[in-house]
Amino acid sequence: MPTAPNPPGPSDETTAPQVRVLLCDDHTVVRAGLRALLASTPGIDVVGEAATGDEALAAAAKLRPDVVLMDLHLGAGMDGIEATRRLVAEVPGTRVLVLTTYDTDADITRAVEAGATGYLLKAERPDELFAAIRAAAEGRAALSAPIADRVLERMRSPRAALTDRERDILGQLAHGLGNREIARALFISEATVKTHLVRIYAKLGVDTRSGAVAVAKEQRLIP
Amino acid sequence: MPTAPNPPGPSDETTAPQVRVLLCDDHTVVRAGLRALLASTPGIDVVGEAATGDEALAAAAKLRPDVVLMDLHLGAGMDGIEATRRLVAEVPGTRVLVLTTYDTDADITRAVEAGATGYLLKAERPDELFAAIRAAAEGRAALSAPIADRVLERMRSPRAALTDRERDILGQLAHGLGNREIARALFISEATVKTHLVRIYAKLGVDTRSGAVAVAKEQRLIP
DNA sequence: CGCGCCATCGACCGATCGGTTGAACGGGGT
DNA sequence: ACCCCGTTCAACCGATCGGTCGATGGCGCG
Repeated sequence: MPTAPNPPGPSDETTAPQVRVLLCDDHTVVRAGLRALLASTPGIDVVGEAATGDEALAAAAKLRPDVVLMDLHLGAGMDGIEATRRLVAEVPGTRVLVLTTYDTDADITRAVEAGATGYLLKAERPDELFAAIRAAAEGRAALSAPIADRVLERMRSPRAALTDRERDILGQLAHGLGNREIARALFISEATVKTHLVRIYAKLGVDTRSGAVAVAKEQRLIP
Repeated sequence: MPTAPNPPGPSDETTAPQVRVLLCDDHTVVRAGLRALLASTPGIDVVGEAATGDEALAAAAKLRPDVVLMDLHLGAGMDGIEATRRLVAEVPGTRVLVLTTYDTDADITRAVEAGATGYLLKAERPDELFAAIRAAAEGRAALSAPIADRVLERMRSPRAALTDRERDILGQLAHGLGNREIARALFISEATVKTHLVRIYAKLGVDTRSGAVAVAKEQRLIP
């Protein structure tokens, strides 16, 4: 770390140099707004902008920011999830902080699975954002309160982790097939189908096939 | 077979060169049966077989058949609908003729939406199949009688014209509720719920609640 | 005023589902 | 080598669903 002539923060962490941030959002006005907001924030430096996933990858590779502020919806082309996945894979040392307007379970879990360090909503208070950026720069998880609630809820019922076979069953289920038909389609016995279904119910937090289909469609577990 | 290359015949079958057909069915015996059946049919040439959607895509890209005979249920992996969708998208000039044992409204409409040129049942008479293959090769629609009936029926009742109440029921259904719970939630009797469900099934072309949820989610009939 | 459509309810039946317990096998990881 | 996990299967039971009769009342429409 070179000598950092940063303004003396009233807080104790004078150690923090400058957090270098890359903005990624397809809306120009949003990027401009964030840039203005962060410009007046000591300790945070916006070093670049990107409007698409590809631009974000290129810019991150070149600029090596500490944190990428990533919107999930980037219009056409690569979405924020995919961009996040590739960023964490291809640009080590850079943390991705998802900043979006959507808070669906599906988006949150997919972002986390993609390797996002944090996730917060654009509706959050600015100082929440500042804190999250600093946290992300240090590799600490940064989830805003409503997001944290959902994540914890999700943790309580360890859903998601469907096995390949369970996904097969779910796929047939979404076609409205009965247990016997699913069994025949997958060349297994009806008993096995029922066994899988019970596990699927547990993982998805439901207790009926209709509920399973609904959750599966919602979380894009099924095409 | 005479390799007569006479292009413009007035109206005889001498005009038809040879219709090149690719079979796609996960059951080996079915493929063998079709191959044998079609081998003895003048004007039709089976140029390849595929047991899965992936195989069908690869084979079609290589062989460039005029018609792909596609079963809808291909066991695990990509189903016939998805395979059809990708075939019409990725292998231009090749027509997909769905040949299956199922005749549910959902399957038919999904197949047609996926771009199938025709749809007929395995229970059909062989000459129906021959005619359908030749029709498909020329790009003409080929629907066997029972299928045509259903399609017309569907056309008569234009959209999935669900009533408000039926949409209510569907919404509760998508939460995985049972009939009794739906009844309580909407302040009606269980019997009424069942009545609505029967109508919903008819309109959506399914016969199970899971199927109804799947179709409803697909067509965005419910949030 | 009929006529059709929608919504409501009741009763019945067989088929299917949801849930449980118990068991077996093979592959991966420590 | 051991154990966990995924996958497979069997048998059983009560609850629920799917399908089918039938019936009533309200509502708009020509």
